[in-house]
Amino acid sequence: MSTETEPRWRRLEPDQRREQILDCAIRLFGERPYAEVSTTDIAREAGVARGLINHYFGSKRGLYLEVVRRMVTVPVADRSAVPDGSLAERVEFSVDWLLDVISARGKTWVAVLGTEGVGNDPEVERILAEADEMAAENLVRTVGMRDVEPAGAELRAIVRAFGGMVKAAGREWITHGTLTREQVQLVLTEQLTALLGETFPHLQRL
Amino acid sequence: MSTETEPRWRRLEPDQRREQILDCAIRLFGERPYAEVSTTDIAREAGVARGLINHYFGSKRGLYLEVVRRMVTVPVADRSAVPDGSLAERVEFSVDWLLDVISARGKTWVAVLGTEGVGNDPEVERILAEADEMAAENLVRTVGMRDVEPAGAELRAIVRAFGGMVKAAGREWITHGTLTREQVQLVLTEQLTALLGETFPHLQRL
DNA sequence: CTTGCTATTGACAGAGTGACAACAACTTGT
DNA sequence: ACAAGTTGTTGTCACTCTGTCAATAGCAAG
Repeated sequence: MSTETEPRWRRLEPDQRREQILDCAIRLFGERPYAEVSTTDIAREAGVARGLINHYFGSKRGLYLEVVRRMVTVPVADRSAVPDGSLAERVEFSVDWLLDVISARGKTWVAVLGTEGVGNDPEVERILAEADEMAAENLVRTVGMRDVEPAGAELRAIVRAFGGMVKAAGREWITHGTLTREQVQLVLTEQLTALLGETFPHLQRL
Repeated sequence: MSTETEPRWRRLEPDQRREQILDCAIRLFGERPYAEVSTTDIAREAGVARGLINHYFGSKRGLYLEVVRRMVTVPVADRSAVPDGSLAERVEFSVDWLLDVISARGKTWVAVLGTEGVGNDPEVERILAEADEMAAENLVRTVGMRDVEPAGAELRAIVRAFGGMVKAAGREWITHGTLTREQVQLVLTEQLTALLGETFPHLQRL
């Protein structure tokens, strides 16, 4: 008789299992709203016992926060290819790179950041705020305006505000198809150029 | 002995009861995220039996959608006071009016629209999209550019994108306090002026 | 006071979540 | 090769929350 000791389940490294569950959670949370996704669904999707989710993430909410954190984290720009030209040129490059990032994440990004729900959630708020801050900081550096130290706070603030338009424009492009990439590129480039080149100096005199 | 026939509960008109429950729901959903608010909480807040919520709104989700719809609906601008001056003047007026609206709703507005959660929710998406569309349409008319019919779709699209910056800037102002109203006013005015006066014509040639 | 309408309640069944002790896959030492 | 230890994983239990529905009670009309 065969001594096939086929194990009923495989024992993975904690990090691997964590990633696997996280992947499934990202997929499901991207498809329907929070309350419509049960931990049972996620567990089934991952081929795992439901309790394991609590073991790794504490609670459903904990898992959700991890998903949010993972999704909103924007990769850091590779500044080695940034041109040394005028402000307009560097802005154009930065915007192009931003659109590449959005394009790469595509539907997932939109599915995730597209919906603004109702409900004050301090923790989610915090994660989002940090991501926006990093993105803004990153953009400012890429454009090469890091030297304007004294008014750095205000600069980053208006860049974060600009980030709101980036998201909205991205949605128009990706989900609604009401604007082409070229159009979004043009709009964001001109707007950011005006913002940094014209409006920002005006702001400092206020 | 007192024949006080003190009624245990009052019988209200359906519309009144609906409003009352909706008010409480708005308050609670504004304080904590969806999953943290139970229908029991809402019922207790309204001094009402839990089942009544289902009677009026069908489900917890139904009530939530009503709350969202109520909160994101922006009042229509009173165009009787719009100046007839240059584009810049009309834009300035419109932005000022927008900031008045934001200021009036203040914390509630921010608490409600501030958090962008994760989770694709078609119904919420639809409500938000409609609200954005109305706001954009309203803004376009107030600024007096309703005559550019042929490219109306693109115009509204970029104005909606601009709406993203309005929200983000409003958050910087109201919640984070990183920008003053005057600064927000300046930024949005210049950006919108450039968007409508410069970028939009460029866009049409694309 | 009685009757009828219906807004409102209270209880019940089903589903989902978190905690925890027992189990089994894998590793290490002999 | 085997035994013992480690710990990733499971399955169950108690609790909370939601939606349904028949029964109740406030209120107006006759």
